[in-house]
Amino acid sequence: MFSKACEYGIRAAVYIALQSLDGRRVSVNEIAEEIDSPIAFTAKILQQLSRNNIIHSVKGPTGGFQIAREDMDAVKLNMIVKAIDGDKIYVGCGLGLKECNAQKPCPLHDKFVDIRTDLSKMLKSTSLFELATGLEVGLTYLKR
Amino acid sequence: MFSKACEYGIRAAVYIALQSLDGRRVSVNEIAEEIDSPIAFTAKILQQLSRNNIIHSVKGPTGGFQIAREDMDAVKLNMIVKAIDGDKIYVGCGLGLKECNAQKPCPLHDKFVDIRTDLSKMLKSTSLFELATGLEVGLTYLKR
DNA sequence: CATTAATCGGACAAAAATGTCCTTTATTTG
DNA sequence: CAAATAAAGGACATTTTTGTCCGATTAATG
Repeated sequence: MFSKACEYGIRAAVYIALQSLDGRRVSVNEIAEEIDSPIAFTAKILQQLSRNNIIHSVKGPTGGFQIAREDMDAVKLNMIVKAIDGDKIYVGCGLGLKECNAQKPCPLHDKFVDIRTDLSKMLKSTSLFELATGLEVGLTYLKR
Repeated sequence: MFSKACEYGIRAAVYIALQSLDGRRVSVNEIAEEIDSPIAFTAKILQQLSRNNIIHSVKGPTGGFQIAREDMDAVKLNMIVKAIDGDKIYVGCGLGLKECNAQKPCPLHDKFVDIRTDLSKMLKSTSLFELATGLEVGLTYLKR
């Protein structure tokens, strides 16, 4: 469904949000440790998220990554997915046809559109804050 | 969503079914031409489908691939997906966690399960025959 | 102002997915 | 039985994704 990069990206963003709720800024090393991901690869992904203004980065000692409380509400999952995987999840034919649309649909078109609409709605309506608070109260987990 | 191999596999299977409805047995070359896919790669995928008894192959002159009318009803999309991509679409965490389940869910678990259940239902309930007949009456397309 | 701690960014490496080529095997047909 | 045809299968090539390494840049702190 999502690429590895995107999986790490979402997990990292949720972890950063969780720590930001406590006013903590976190380093790549800590993030990779806590979400169980490869450090250098995670760093690349965080750069992407930072360039897309999804998370905020600070260089130098005491630096790291953080997310402002308001941004946790504004940032929805679809923004993270788009920043990392592009829009291939939302666009394009389920069977790989170049020109597949309502006028000239592939055999799976309608059924596929239904599924993808649901997925799209879910990603557009799920905020980082929502995911971070689930973690905070111990309902969900990020590791293993 | 699906791998390229799986996309080609589904398209090929639907095309074989369509031709089998007319009693025609088709070669890899014709299939690849008609579904616009790389020939040799398509041949590999057809081998997989054949080994999994999803399509029937016949060697030698006048040989090729075909699907019996009864099998078009019996073969559902999920069988093709499973034969080619395995069960990674059905199993495993949306965020890539190794142990993610109702007891120890990732932050996206519930929402992800919903989407995947829908996808799974769709694949399990869609037969090759259904897709082939849509093609036959000119409602859908397999190329471009 | 030197040291240190952190991200940034580019080059490289490894693994997986996609795709090609060529030989072997089975089968039909003249 | 020989020739031709088509799938089967193995080895190899290319591309994409995943992952690593290291020097450059930025900023805090003694």
